[in-house]
Amino acid sequence: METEETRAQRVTSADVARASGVSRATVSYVLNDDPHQTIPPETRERVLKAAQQLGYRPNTPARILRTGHSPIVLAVLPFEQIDPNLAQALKELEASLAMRGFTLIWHVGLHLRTGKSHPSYNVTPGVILSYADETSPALSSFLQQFQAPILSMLGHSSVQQEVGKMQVSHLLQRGKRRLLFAASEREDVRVLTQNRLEGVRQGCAQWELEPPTVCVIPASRERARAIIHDLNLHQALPQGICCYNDEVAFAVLAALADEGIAVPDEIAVIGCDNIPLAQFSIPPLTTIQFEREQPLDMIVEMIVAASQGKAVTEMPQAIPMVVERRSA
Amino acid sequence: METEETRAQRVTSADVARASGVSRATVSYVLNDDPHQTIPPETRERVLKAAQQLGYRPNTPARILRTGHSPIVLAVLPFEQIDPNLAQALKELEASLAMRGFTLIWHVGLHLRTGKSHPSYNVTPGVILSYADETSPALSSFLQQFQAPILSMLGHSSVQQEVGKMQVSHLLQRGKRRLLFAASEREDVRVLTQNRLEGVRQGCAQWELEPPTVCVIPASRERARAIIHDLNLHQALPQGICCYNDEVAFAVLAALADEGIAVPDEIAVIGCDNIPLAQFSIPPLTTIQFEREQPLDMIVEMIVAASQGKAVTEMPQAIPMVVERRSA
DNA sequence: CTGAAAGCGCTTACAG
DNA sequence: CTGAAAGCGCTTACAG
Repeated sequence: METEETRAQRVTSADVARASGVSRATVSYVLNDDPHQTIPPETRERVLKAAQQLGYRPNTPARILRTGHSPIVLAVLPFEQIDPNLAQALKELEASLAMRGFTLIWHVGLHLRTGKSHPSYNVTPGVILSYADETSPALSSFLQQFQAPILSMLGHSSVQQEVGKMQVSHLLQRGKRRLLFAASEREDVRVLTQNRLEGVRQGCAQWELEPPTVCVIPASRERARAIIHDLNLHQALPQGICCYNDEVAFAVLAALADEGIAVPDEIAVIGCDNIPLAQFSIPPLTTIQFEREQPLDMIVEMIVAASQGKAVTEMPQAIPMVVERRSA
Repeated sequence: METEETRAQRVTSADVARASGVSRATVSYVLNDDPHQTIPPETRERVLKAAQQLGYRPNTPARILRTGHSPIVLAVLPFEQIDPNLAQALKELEASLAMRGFTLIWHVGLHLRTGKSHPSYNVTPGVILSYADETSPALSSFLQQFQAPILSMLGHSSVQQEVGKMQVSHLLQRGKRRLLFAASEREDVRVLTQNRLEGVRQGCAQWELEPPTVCVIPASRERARAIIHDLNLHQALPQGICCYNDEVAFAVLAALADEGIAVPDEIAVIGCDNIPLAQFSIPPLTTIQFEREQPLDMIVEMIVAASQGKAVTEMPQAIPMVVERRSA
């Protein structure tokens, strides 16, 4: 006994061909604007109208199977949390890619971090956008299974180091010379964290400050406070804290408030990412924001090129800029 | 002149068949554990090993084309921002679905809200998970094109109304009897906002409080403060503010701080969603959290059932619970 | 300029 | 128990 097949029968290119009195080949030529063919406007019109009326949508799996390449772009985001600004950028990228006939989809799988072998992934991307900050074996094997070009979107470590340097030099401009680096507990941003910390170290060296103290801020208010407390701040008060990102900065701000330490007078705090909530911290958070250096179109062109098998040299970099508010 | 085809040739089921000395049919039977066939263990073993050695992965488009159904589950999230807890829930769902052979992908397209006609979407889902809180024509036509079952994941409006009621009754327990509802500027959560507000109204009626004042909190610190200021709070101070969600609550907390109003003594504030940052507001945010009523497996079962064409009655509801911190 | 035909890689009745 | 064959819906040389 079969399940009743109630779903409407899909309309195929054969239906369109029949309705417009041409062959399936011609339908395909018209709908794909094949440059090798010269279709009389009258025929073209007829096919287009029939397709429209029947609500024809070409079957993607059939198309991918036949052409051997896929218009799907897979963004791989192996993070526990997703920065809202990154999400926004991806939405814009999706819209631009859509105008070129490509479809951007997100992969945010947990298995990328657990290291367990991945189950079969039932999507066939033609290009992969990797936002990973490090290449674990689990991630590599996941990405490689697709046999598609992999574009690394996170940019040079030098950009991340630049963030650290900018934090230091901003703090220094505010007269803060004894610095602390506040890292995140999160495992998924380890390399990013290391790069920003390295930038802070370089900044300190460059301006002849003492190397930064480093501490990890837990994702719990009580424990964050305890860490700040145990630093014995009254003994040798650091004057500025470079936070790995804005989430850590919120935790630091909370811990300092709980300890009764004034921001920015006693300790200045600077974050990174400029999340939408950053303006609502108490005091409002001074942070770093990434600006796109190149227009979105250029990134789209590179993705299209990669999908055509052309070697892509390097993705455009983002430029970090200070957003000054009250915390530093 | 053709682009050089450097990419390695894909290994197909024919390769596996050749390597293990059986037909493609047998390969398929073994790999799919076809219950209608009885394959001798020895043959089975041989096929499995060959597939393994060759690194064979069945071509998904071919499979979808042939079987006529797709193992892809499409989560449609027409929001400007994505609640981190929802993102987390989706990741868990993805992992569970993967164990059943389904692949969850996200669609977060901007076009869903602009109302512009959507470009062709090159993915063929077998089931759609809609997280939309209202059905615009743009969204409906986007969802309908797939001719796949659509599961509405946001639950009854009654659950959202329950949120509002819980906010009121928590505030009342704290002795706050004059209430304000703080809405978001965001267009994408209109219906959700209306439902939570309706709950607040019902709560006020039920406990014989005056109906809540309603105001919209802008996504800018200065303008948020101006709104709060213009309410002339010193004249008829509301005693509690029910916020649409935690983001709004952060803005409200900032505005109150800027106006020098003490939380929770003068005004208590309660949010909704319990985002990860909620514990780090000043003071820590009392809010509402959604707990899953049913185990994840049940949701997975319903999705699997829907993909097989079975009518799905209703998705399990989430249960709202108060998370008490210091702001109320 | 148009159509008949092959074939992408798979699954699945069907025959042996 | 196994294999030859058909066919999902499309695109694209190729012949006319």
